Amino acid sequence: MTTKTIVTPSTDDDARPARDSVAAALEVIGDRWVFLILREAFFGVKRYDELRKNLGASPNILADRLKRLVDANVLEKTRYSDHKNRFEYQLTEKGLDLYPMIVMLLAWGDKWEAGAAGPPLSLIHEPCGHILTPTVNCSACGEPVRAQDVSWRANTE
Amino acid sequence: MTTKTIVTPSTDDDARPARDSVAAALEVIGDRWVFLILREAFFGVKRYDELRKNLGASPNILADRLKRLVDANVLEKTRYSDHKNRFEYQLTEKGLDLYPMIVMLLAWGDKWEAGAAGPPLSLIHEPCGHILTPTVNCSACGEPVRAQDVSWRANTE
DNA sequence: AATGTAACTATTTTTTCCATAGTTACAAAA
DNA sequence: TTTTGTAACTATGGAAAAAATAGTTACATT
Repeated sequence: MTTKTIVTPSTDDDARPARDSVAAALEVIGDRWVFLILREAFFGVKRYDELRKNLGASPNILADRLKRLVDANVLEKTRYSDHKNRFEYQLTEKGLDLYPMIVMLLAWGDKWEAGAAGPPLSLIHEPCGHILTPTVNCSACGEPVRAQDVSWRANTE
Repeated sequence: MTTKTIVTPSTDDDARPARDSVAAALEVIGDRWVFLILREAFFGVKRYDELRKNLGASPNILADRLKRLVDANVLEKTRYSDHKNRFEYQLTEKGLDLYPMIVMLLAWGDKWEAGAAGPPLSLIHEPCGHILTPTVNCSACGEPVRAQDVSWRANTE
């Protein structure tokens, strides 16, 4: 069984699958509006109208993306009043599990795209009270993950 | 100074900036092709032709996205031969720093979108030798980050 | 001289986006 | 009880972007 290190060039096309889990994930959330809807969801924004106000998305686009996310089981549509057409979109377990990804995206933006004024908002990790600087670690050894430390293996059946 | 917990509803519109670092990051990488190009880059694929073959993107689209990424300083375009038109696109430090985000996206796809056959490929963390299961941790206390443990604060000047 | 390769550009067709207007179902105010 | 308001959309037409295809450039190889 061979492995290939990431970031170094692979000279032969060694069985890497054309469609991996990055592609699979992007089929669900690979859209700017979807990312922004998820960001809003993590900030507690759940309703169509509030999303419209905060995102400035066109009503048809927002409706389409919400429907996709509900179909993909990332959001759940529930009624919040006895009113007929009053719905909330809540993160499912699958949706909540996107939080680490969004947090890393935000951290990258803070580091590389914030202007002279610094990041427009800070996250605070309540259990320890510090400003959150998130890192990605290997759950087996606890060490931070760097691209050059990772190799890959195709899972063929 | 007030803080607001994430995921719980925010009843008042308490000064959260409309454009945060998630939006800023998405202005650079908020496109499906860009994500896929970055994935390829992390697997060592650097050349236009190989990207074309692996991604199946139209030539104009691929050229456009590569240009954007070079302009944004995520990729660097360098000549790899004395040939006039032979270029490679290499990840800059800014680009390499996107690896944690991509890894979390892949992990999410593995967990929620892999079929019965399981993930099409596994990543291996070379320093410890285990299959990589990445987690996002607070760098201050080392604990895994969960959405419900994080609050936020707007940075106004 | 002809064919091949890498990295594109140009053009046309198709798709998607987006702004605007309109709809539904109710609630509250005039 | 007509009007105004609110929430959550749907429908429509023009604009922008994407995708497919063909063509270009600069060289190297057969």
